Amino acid sequence: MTASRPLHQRIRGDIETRIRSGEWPPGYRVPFETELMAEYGCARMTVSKAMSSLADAGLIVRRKRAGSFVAPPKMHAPVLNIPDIQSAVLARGEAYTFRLLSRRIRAARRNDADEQALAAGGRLLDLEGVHDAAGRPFALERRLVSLKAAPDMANAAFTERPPGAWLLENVAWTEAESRIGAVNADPEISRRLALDPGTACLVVDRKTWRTGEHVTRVLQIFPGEVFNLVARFGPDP
Amino acid sequence: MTASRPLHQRIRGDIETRIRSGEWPPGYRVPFETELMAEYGCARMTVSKAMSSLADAGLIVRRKRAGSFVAPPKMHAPVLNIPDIQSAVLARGEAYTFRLLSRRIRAARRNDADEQALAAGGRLLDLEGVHDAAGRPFALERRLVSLKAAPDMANAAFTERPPGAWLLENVAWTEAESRIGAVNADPEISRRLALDPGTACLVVDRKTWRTGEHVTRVLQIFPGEVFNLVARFGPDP
DNA sequence: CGCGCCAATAAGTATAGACATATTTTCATC
DNA sequence: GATGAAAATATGTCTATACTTATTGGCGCG
Repeated sequence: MTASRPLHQRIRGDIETRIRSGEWPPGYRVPFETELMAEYGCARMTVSKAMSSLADAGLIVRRKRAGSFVAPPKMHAPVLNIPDIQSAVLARGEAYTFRLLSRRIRAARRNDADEQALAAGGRLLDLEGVHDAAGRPFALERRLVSLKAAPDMANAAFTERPPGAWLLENVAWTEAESRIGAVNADPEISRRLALDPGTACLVVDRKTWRTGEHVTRVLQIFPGEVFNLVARFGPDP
Repeated sequence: MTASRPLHQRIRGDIETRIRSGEWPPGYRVPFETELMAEYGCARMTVSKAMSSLADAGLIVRRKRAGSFVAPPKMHAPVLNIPDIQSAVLARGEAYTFRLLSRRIRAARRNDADEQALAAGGRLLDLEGVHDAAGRPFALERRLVSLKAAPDMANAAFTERPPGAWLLENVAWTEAESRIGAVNADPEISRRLALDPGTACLVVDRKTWRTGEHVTRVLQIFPGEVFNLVARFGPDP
């Protein structure tokens, strides 16, 4: 009735526990593979699998000839899941709609290096819209899309899915950069989100690339006290 | 002169490229291990290593008897690295100091369920301080520590390292939850950070546990337009 | 037709051995 | 003593094989 997990997982877990508990502090040399083989009475490949997994997770550092060592502690590096807004709203059990406010096709501004890089010589699709949750404005979205990277988007209607979901389905990203900050609501933001002017808003500024080609840049603005980004990091069980 | 990477990495890379490019869309059945063995002329273990790695990364889903399938697209799930403030400041090449403003040992407030849970019957260390970068206030920190989980902290001086770094070295965490939002600077925040009242500030609210025991809760408040959290996600090379 | 059992299949775990590669230690030579 | 070549060693990669486990698809039975 042991219902035992695979051995390599058990080895990994045993070591991880000792690291997390502080029993093996950073810099401590964890036992050699040969020692662990003897301790658990198994083959080296099994031990190796456990150790590789720990190394992948950043818990240990492995050095040939020297051994494996508990990695220096890294301050919180939680995985922050920035979900798409539609899913987030639906997950709260609220009705979701996206209202397109404006849609223009234009050239990149000549004095804006970011826009020049995004357009890559082509034109830009300039979108603005509001995500509503339960009939009330929840997020303002300003998006620029490179028509060179996503030509089909010029004709897309965003009635079924918002631009973010459309891109996700049609142009898979390979690289993304998100920047999270806070701003005071300017007149337009406060009007669109029905907030008092000056209210603190959370801003997610995200650029995505596909194999080196810049695809889109989006600014999403949320009422800061109503919406929070949440990241959780811990053992999976 | 091939200087070739390990075969399992090459296999992994080949598959990943086809997934990211959209050639193999979500739901597509990736070739069986036996097929890949034949294609690359290698052993199953080698293919298996590549596939496990892809599964770990969430790019494919593996099902016994059925095969391995490209995972449904996940909206941006960038890894957001929330570094400790000291490192972040030093990385910018600026001088760093931490000024402790107040330090009290007190009981948990009776009407505050969060504080009750944190204290776990013991007492709380209540800290407030400011992180300075280049001699100017950079972040306001309000921290509660469970003295049951970290009794030694009652006597620690935070001249060498700020409380976060102290905890990191002395009480390794196993679980953390971060919540990121925006608030308008109240009078105390604006005074401590030398900002106009009402300025939008980025707030990181983090709780950490150690094997189920709640250790600390910290509120870090940054000038929202000056400091941004940045997350980058893409191929490693 | 539906139900449950069974066989086929693909992934999951593990072994024992071989050779490659990086790094440290040792030691001979200058 | 400094220097660099060689040996020792721990991890890294890979193979060939064997058995286990979960799932699925088919077959026979009521």
